[in-house]
Amino acid sequence: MAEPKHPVSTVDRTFEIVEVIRELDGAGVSEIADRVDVGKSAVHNHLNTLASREYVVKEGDEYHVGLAFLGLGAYARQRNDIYRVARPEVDQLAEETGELVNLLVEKNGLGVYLYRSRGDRGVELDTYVGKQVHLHSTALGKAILGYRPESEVEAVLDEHGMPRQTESTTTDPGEFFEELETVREQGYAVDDEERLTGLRCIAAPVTDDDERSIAAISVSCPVHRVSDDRFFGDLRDAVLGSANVVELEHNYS
Amino acid sequence: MAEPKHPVSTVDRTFEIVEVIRELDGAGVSEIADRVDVGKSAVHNHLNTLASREYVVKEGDEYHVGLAFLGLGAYARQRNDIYRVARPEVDQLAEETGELVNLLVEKNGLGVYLYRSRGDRGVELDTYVGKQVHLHSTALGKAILGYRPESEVEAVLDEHGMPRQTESTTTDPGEFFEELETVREQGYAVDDEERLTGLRCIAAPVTDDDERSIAAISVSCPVHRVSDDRFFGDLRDAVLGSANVVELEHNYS
DNA sequence: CTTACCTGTTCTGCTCAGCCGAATGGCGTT
DNA sequence: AACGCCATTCGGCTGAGCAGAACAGGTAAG
Repeated sequence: MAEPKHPVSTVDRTFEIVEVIRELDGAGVSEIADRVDVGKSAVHNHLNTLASREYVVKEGDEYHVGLAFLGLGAYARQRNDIYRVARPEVDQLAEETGELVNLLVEKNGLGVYLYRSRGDRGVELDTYVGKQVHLHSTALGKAILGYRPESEVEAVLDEHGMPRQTESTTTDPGEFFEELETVREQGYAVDDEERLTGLRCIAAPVTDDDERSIAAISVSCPVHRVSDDRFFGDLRDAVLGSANVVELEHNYS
Repeated sequence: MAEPKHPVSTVDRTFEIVEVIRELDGAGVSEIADRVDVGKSAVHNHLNTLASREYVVKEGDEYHVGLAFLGLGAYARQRNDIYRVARPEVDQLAEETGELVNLLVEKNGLGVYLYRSRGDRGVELDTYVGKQVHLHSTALGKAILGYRPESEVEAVLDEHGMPRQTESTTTDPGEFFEELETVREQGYAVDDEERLTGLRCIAAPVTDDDERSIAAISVSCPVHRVSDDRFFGDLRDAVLGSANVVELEHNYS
């Protein structure tokens, strides 16, 4: 659903306001009014309406995103089958490897992080649960697209493009399709500093009965700390194992 | 913020729609229109506007709460200091005790669950992260109110009342203040089937430098499975210990 | 202390956004 | 084939939400 036939502009404005607050990490009425390009009074009315339901909270004279969204967000995630079965597995994988483990699903051609679990040495990243990312520049995304029909991959690339993130990002569709071929052959996907310099990830898809991907699980670690031996050895096996467990539990229960 | 001076009714309607979808666990246009008391076309316009931003998703001909809320919700929680320091401690407590462990904060006179962790024997409950509850009928709420000035407790009771939840719920303010006195003496609060029949909880407050509560941690378990010995022994000590750790980490780091 | 300049908030009147109701179209069921 | 039950579209009317200006409170500078 890209463009509704009869959009309710007030709804758009409301969420623009909330999203601006998040981007600015808290903001006042005037600041928001500038960004959203509506008058202060309108912004004020919106904020107070939102505040009455705790969707935003006023702290001093800054407005912040409220915890009411937490209820809806947690509910939306909980409804997700994959999340329910994958979560314990992701936790265990993080504990075993000590690294950062991620669970990603695809929504409208973009990846959405559903869950993350950090082992005791796991890196801190710019990603967070709920964040949307392009699929072409992460191991997770490649694992997902590798197990989708070619036509669908093309549609995704058409819609969202292949923006360059680092020097190593693949930005050529032809090359990308070759990579996906490799992913299918190997059963896993790798991202070597393609989204973030200094970070490499290895990801495995979770597929349904028809070999269509429904999610992906990855381990992320700093390049300087992990040898190829461990990366393509223990880590690879662990990720593949976990994805397989999730797959089985999801499809046969 | 109870009643804004100039409410934006479209905003209210939008969130009413989303909340109805959650209550019904997915719903169609007509179904929602009945509940919210607006025409089908209006509901339709709202839904499609929301869907264009992934705040709702259309599955077949049912609309569901979308994962876009997850980003905002997770962000709102992450901003919360208490959450950041308490989370690992809550996880550990759940693992040690095997029971359900909860983290609650107060927002506008109501309790909001910030986090929950279920041990291997932990009960399933009607609570979920983000849910709001009255403070007078839970161990968590009593732990929080016990470490707030009397005037504030009165304000909370005035605003939200003391609705009865079970036979054991305290509904008399005088009696309630005596209970809070006991909480302060003991340093922990107990809920013996006051919110839910068959469930008992024990909670400890997390306070700031001025002995003012900022959150509470509890362990919940079925009455039939836990002896008084364990409840007022190991469980009590574990909860108090965890709350204390969180308190120290929060105040001195 | 005064002045100036930020904020957030209130108020009023105008305009167009959003609503209702009716019509349309798509599916399944009888 | 004809009905019933949906979601969706459309047009025309009405009041909701907007801009802009005025007000209030707080802070910094003169």
